[in-house]
Amino acid sequence: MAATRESRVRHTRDDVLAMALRLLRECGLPELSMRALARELDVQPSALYWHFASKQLLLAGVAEEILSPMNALDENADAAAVATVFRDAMLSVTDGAEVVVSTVALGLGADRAFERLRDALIREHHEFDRATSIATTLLHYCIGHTSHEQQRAQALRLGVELEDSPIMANKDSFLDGLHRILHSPQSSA
Amino acid sequence: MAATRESRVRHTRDDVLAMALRLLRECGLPELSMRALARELDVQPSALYWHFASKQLLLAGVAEEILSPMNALDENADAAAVATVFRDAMLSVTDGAEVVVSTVALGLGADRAFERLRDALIREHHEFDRATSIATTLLHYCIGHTSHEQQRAQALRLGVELEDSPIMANKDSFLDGLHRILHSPQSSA
DNA sequence: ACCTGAACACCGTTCAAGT
DNA sequence: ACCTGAACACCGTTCAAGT
Repeated sequence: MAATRESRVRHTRDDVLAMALRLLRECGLPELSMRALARELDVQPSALYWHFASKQLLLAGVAEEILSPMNALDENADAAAVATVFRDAMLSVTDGAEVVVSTVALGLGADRAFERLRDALIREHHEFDRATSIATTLLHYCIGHTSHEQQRAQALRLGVELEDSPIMANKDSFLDGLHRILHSPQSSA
Repeated sequence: MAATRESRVRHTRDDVLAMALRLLRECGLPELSMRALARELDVQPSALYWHFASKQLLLAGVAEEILSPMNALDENADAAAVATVFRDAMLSVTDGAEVVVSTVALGLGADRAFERLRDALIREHHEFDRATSIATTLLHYCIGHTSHEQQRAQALRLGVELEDSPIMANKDSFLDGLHRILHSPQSSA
């Protein structure tokens, strides 16, 4: 009866990544299982392991996709703009911050963001060591703030009843902390 | 043949929490499954649902345990000391930061840390709004930095080969960012 | 008040084998 | 180069029933 429909398509690494990102956007990280991803690609789960050695490495690929706006960044953007693009990129995908967090430690996701941040600071006439220090602080701040903000927003969307907390995490509080760090005085040592 | 060994013990909520913390310390978050926890307590997995409505709420309980040093804090501790205790508490347990991160958004874990931080800042003669703003920034920074640091340390311990990244996360870089935020000038708006 | 036993609907990963 | 099929060793959660 011959291959029905589009059944005999073969996929590239990028196809897999694109579908993973789609699943993430539409359903969130808990639904992004290797098995669900395989189902969506009309393939056996084991097929994914030809493209990625593990789920962790697949997620690292997804994190890079999420942070791809960091590549298309204006050369002259200032540090505040870079940080804002970083935050926006993570917020643009369901559980984006969590995916990025799970890969920073591997040195796979956030390095470009860090470099963009540091370069912007150097352009703003900070010396190298100071730019490095501020960029490091900024990066950790952005990740902490944004993951909090996104988790809270999504818990609300899922109807989880939250204790109301005095800790704010929205655009205003983000900018507030951002400027606080940017306007800190020289070195601390 | 009568109940063998100590088989007929019944557990309290605190017993379960204590064992969860032990499992976390010894094995890490991936090994802390409801089923493994039940096995360790010599109980059916379903028994845990008498004590906690879900794994998420169990982890919230674990997060509170992890952050309990925030309760025993010297009344006169300054903000830098409070932040350091916060970091140390998370670092003292395998995957501690990740557990805390997963519960901040629920308003269940980090609130006390925030209040301690804000109170310390008020004691240091900042007005309320400024203390709130700095404490919020600090909290997100501490969480971002510490989760990065811990993830990296543990990946190394597991022998995962890491790309070497320019982003530092150790005690020195923590203190550096900490002081940067603490010494930031007035409000930014 | 605390737990059992059985079931439901899932996971990530490996590996020989196929085309 | 890309995938199948089957298997292994797991998950969280529910629920009627027991003591």
